[in-house]
Amino acid sequence: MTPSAQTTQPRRSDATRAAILRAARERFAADGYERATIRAIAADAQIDPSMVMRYYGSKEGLFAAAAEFDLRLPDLTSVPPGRLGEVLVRHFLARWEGDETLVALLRAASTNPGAAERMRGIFADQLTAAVATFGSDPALTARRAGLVASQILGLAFTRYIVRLPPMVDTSPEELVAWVAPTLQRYLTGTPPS
Amino acid sequence: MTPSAQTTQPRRSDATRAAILRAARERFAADGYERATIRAIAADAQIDPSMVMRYYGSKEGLFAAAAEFDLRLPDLTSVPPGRLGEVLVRHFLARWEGDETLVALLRAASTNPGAAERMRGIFADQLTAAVATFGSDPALTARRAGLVASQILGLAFTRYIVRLPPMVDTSPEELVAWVAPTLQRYLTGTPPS
DNA sequence: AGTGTTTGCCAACAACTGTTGGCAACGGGC
DNA sequence: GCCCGTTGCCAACAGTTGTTGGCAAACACT
Repeated sequence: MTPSAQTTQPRRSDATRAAILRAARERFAADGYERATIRAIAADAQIDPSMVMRYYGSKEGLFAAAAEFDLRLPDLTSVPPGRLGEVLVRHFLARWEGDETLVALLRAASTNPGAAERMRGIFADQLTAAVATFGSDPALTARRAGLVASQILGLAFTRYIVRLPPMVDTSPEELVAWVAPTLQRYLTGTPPS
Repeated sequence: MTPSAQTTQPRRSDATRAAILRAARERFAADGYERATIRAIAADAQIDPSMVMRYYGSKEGLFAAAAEFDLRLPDLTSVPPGRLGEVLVRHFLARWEGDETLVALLRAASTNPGAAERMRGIFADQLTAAVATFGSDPALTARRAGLVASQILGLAFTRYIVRLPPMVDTSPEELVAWVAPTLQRYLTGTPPS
């Protein structure tokens, strides 16, 4: 949404914009959409609440900007077909241990229709597209992607949102070992009768 | 929480209490904790908002009453060991297609710490207890239960909350067929090295 | 220097939130 | 009949929310 064309020199307010975005992601991730107030976000960013409105228009606009997210899925065609599940779990775990945007999106998606829509878009577009790259029956692609999403999001939900003790205490590598075969079967397994 | 002892005749207000609880579950399930306002719940139940306070003390008290939930897990010792996964998925799907309490709890758990705590309790207590019934290594029981919870809650999250199209469109029976082997492995599979 | 734009803060708004106290109507027990 | 607890509604409170308009300082450019 930055209206910069070509070699527009950076605006002086870009730092403020970035600070707001960073604070917004933190708050949305920690509190969800409705409990994360503009005032609290502005306080974290050490600016006035009205600046948030000027730069992002509304709370929804701020969230839309803060929840911009790319799964950065690797090219699955260059992965040995038998290790697809393993690669995917490992990627997802790494992806959101290091970036709270997806946690923010996950929390907000439970109560905010716009966030749910965004989540649907991310998984329907990016994940389904990645699954589609290694051929197989196109009619099944969406379903396979959906099943993968269910396990991946369930993992995130129990580990980062609800914080179920056994899911929090287990190391990423052990989680990968347990969950990889599941994704592998959802991706390449033969469908039930 | 009903203070009735022995043969206390039913109070005249029991109908109102029940109406409030029913409306509360609906609203919490549809909107989450913070967007479900007491005023809206009272309107649905066709009574005054102040009645909600009188009968349930506070919004938190109302939620605590509305989110009372029993998984009603069947006795797993009488299930053929090879069909544990199948029985579990089928049970869970049936359990919350017919009762919106768990959807309410799921939505609220994303933003409300109390709801998350309640969710942790339900799965840590009821599910772990059920998993523990068929022996095996006690040290692994919690982890197995956690993994099962991750797939079960991921299924519910994608189907009822985010409403991912492929997960909504797939029939319960087909979901059972896909997901049962996953739970089966989490429950009885050999742990990774 | 002088002008116009950008960046920021302050104060306030209207709406909505959970929550409270008082008061009328109704009920059963004596 | 009378009386007391229950059930219900109304009006209002205090606080918080997203959002807005105006005004001062800082800046960029001639």
